[in-house]
Amino acid sequence: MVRNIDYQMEKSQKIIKQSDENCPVRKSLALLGGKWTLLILFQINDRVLRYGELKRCIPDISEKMLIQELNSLVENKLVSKKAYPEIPPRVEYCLTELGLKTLPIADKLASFGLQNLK
Amino acid sequence: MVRNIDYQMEKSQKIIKQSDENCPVRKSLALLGGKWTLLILFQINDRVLRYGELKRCIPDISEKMLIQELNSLVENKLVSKKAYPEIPPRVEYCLTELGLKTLPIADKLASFGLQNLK
DNA sequence: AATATTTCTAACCATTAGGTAGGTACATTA
DNA sequence: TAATGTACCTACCTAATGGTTAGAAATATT
Repeated sequence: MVRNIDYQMEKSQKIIKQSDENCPVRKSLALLGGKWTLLILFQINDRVLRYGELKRCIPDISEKMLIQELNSLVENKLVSKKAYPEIPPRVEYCLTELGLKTLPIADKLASFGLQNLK
Repeated sequence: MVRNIDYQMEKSQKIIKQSDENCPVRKSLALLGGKWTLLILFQINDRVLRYGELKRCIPDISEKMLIQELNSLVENKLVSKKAYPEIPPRVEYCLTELGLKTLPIADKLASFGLQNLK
């Protein structure tokens, strides 16, 4: 059983290992693979957005999915949330350090879509 | 209604548009967002693999999911399939031009996982 | 008093994704 | 005769995802 091996991916010499449950691609996908996850992270980006603003940024998502995703993103430490004790409520979301590191993935998805999908 | 707008993502000045159904991130996700899709593409990589070899590369996937995914990848022109008229059967899969273009996305997922997920 | 605002929850249902178990075909091998 | 190997396919089931609707909570505005 192969484990704790170096996953190395250089353009010139690529070494591909068996993708068991430790595979970094699988682990990333488990965290980021949802229908809306990367899109939400991409929309927040380097901004600080209120819930309602974010909702307007992604008009097709249902409110339920949006808060559900946000809650799990906060839980997974990709997004941080700041709630002001006001009425009506005001809540701001922004990416954590870890969340910011997912942006290159979304960028690749975006450029792939732009260049190859109509 | 904003449409046909330039989705531009440069590090220095990022312009983020409303993510409606034309959003390139969403379109890419629709094509590549499944649990196994990017992993299969990543495993095939620049190789030519038989069905059984690929299955051994991803030990946790069920046979049903593997052929189901492969069929839809072939349909979506990300993978090409060559079947030899032999008994027992022999079928080879490799990435198309388009499929090869998804590898940078998988690479980003891999490096994110390597660097940030235990 | 009634209404609007904003974020978020709960209940319910429909759809989809994914998994299990079994089977098929046919030549070769034992 | 029977088992083996390869690449599938099918039926069935469960779990995950996602959508709709309703509503709570508290203050400001009308």
